[in-house]
Formats: sequence, C-alpha cells, structure tokens
Amino acid sequence: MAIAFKFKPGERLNESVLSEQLGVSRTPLREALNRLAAEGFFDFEPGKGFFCRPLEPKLVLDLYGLREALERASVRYAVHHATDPELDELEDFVRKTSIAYVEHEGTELLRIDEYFHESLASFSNNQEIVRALKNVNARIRFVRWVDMDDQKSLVQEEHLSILDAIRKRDRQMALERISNHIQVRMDQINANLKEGYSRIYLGGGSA
Amino acid sequence: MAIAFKFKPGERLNESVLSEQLGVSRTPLREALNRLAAEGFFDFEPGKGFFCRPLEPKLVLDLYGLREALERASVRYAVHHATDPELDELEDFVRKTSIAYVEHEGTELLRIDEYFHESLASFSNNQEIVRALKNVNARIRFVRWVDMDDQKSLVQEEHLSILDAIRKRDRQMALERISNHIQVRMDQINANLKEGYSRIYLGGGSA
DNA sequence: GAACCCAAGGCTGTATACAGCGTTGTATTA
DNA sequence: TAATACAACGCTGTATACAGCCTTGGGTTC
Repeated sequence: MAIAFKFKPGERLNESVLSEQLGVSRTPLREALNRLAAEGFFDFEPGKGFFCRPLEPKLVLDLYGLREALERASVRYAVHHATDPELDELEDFVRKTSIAYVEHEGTELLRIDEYFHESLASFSNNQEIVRALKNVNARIRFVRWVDMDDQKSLVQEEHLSILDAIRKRDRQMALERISNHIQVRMDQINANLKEGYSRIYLGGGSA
Repeated sequence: MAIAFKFKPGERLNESVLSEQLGVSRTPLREALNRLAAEGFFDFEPGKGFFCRPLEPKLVLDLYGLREALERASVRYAVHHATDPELDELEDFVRKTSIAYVEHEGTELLRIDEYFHESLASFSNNQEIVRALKNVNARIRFVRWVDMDDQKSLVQEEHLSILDAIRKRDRQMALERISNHIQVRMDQINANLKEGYSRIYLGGGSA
C-alpha cells in the first residue's frame, strides 16, 4: 500500500533493505513483489530484481484508455440490463455522498469515486471486468489523488448524469457521458503531469 | 504452461508434490504461483494454499466479455489511427497463414489466431490494453484449444472482413464485426462447455 | 588522461529447515 | 453405537544460509 508513494520512478528495490524496513524476511517480501509485478505495479528483470515502474505520462494515458474501455463495456451492458432499483441504490449513494463530498478530501474522495465506478462496472455482470477495473484504479490511485481537490462538486453531477442516461436506456448518450467523464479527468491529469510530477514524489513520502 | 491442462477444477495444489514433479524447491514454485494467482489463473486462500480455478462457464463467459471490451476499444482507435501500411502488413499475415491454416492444428492455429488479435490490439496504441488482452488470451487458451478444429477456414475470412472494415474507416461496421466474431466463438464454446467439459480435463493430461 | 581489466563487495535466486496450524484418524467414554 | 477428545501427520508460512552473477571501484597500461 505504501508503495504507490514511496519510491522514485525507475528506482531499483533492494530486497534486503526493504525486508528490514518492513520487518519481514526476504521470502514473503519477494512473494508480495511477485504478485504486484504480475499486476503491473513493478517491473521485474530476471537477475536484476524489481523496479518501481516509472510514472510516464504515456502509462497513465494507457491506463485511462483501458479504464474507458472497461467502463464503456459496463455501460453498454447496463443500459440494457441494469434494473431501476439497482440504479436507484447507486444514485442514492451519490446523493448521500455529494453532501459530504466537498467536506471530505484526498483519500476519502477517492474511495467514494472508486466505489461509484466499480459499482457501475458491476452492472456489467462481469466479474473479470470488475477485477480489471479494480486493478487499474489501484494503479492510477496516486495520480488521481494528487488533483482530487480541484474537481469536487462537478464530479458527482457528472456521475448523476451518467446514471440518468442509463435509466433512460439511451445507450449513445450514456456512452458519450462516461467517455467524456473519463477523458476530461485524463486531460486534466495529463496536464498536471506535463507540468512536472516532482510534487508527487517529493511530497508523497510523508502522506 | 502445463498448468492449463493438468489440474482438476477446484483442485488444491500441493506445493511439496508439485515442487518435486517440477524439480525445483518450494520457494521459486511459490513465487510462480503467486504471480499466476495475481493474474487470475489460480485462487489463493491464506492458510489453505493455491487452488486450480474451477472452469465455470460463467468465468469463460466473463473472459470473453472482457476480451470483447478490449478489442472493441482497439478497433475504435484503429479505425481512426491505424495506417494503411500497418493494415497491409497484418492482412499479409492473415493471407499467408490462411494457406497453411487448414493444415495446421491445435497449438499452431491458436498461435496464429492470438497473433492476429494481439496485433489488432496493438493498433490501440495502448500497451495496457495489449497487456490485458494477452492475459485474457492466456486464460482462455485451453478452452479455445479444445474446439479449434471445428472452425478452420471461416475464422480467417472473418479476420479479413474486420481489417476491411477498418480500412474503409467504417467504425460501426468494424465494431459490429469484431463483436460478432468474438460472440460467435463464445456461443460455440459455451455450448461445448454445457455439453460437459469432462473431455478437457480427462484428455488434457497427455497433450 | 582515458580505457580496460581484475577483484571485491553486494545482491539476486534457490534450497532447506523449522514453527505453527489445520486436519484426520483412532481410541475412549457415555 | 455415536460422539468427543487427543495425538499424529501433513501442509503452509517464513526465516536463514549459500551459490552464482552482476556491478562497481580501483589499479594498471597504452
């Protein structure tokens, strides 16, 4: 968990040092690193070891593209199969959290946002799509965390408008809205990244 | 690699036995199993160990759904951005392998088919989509392998028609064709699975 | 002064050993 | 006869030790 913020891009991870810091031996540490590498959090080069995956803007872009693919598929299915009670429930959640949304910050906002999108994904009735989305969300979490404060209220309104389009069974509109919702965030974050991601790594250690 | 065929559904994997069979100790074996579990090949329960993931029809369905989501996204992008030379190259590949397609069988057919679809995915210009598709392909490989012989020539024609739609920059048609291509296979395989997947597990050991 | 070679240190990859827990089978008692 | 308790076995989880390789620093030579 601490991983997302604590390493420099491309940094080689020293297993001995890490295992001391975490208070476990190298065996369970390597097992965890192997899992995380398989999920795309780290690079692994045989004979060299594990490396913190560089936070290249292209990678973030790709992850957002993957996310869009997954969510579009979910919405396509939801338009035809999501029941009104299901939609009601998620809409209630959005409205409830909207009230507190502007008060919350950082981690809590992310949790709310991820919950919404993963609920949406569960409308796909496809466990593997949900699983893939959770993986993506975990990997872009630190990027989204940085500029969570800028958006605030607008996000929840967009969420409602997406649900609205699904409820109206308007596939085209729902797809447009979900894509737009994701791409606007992506552009925003990409702009921030280009500006320089020093702040993420320098400031991240303490959070 | 041998994994896909050798275990019964839900079977618990005995690490000691497996490590003897493979001629390595438990440490590297566990590292491999951790990676594979992270990629969705196995279930893992702390304190219990690793389990062969049951080959439920629903799982196969979900994986095909995920695959469709990934390939649709790729095609959407390809329609606008794939260059004619790129398309030529892939079409050449299809035509070249078509000649030998009916002669080949099993593993070789799969390789050709996967190469086509992963090339298509690379038109997305998105490494993470390619990565996700490779994972999915690896996980449905054993299922597709079973009824590869039924299809033969038809598959390559469909591949060509998909490329043709992309070349014409006809997004709607291209999306329709890729979805149809995937769903037809899915229905076919699903029918086979319902018929009983005994044959996969019983016959798989020797292949 | 620069480039190359060699040696030493460090790190990864793997085998092995042991502790703790769960499970199963048997024996005893009600 | 059935149920429960205890013991023994087996398996997972983790620490540790060692072998091999890469890397890095210094020294020597051109």
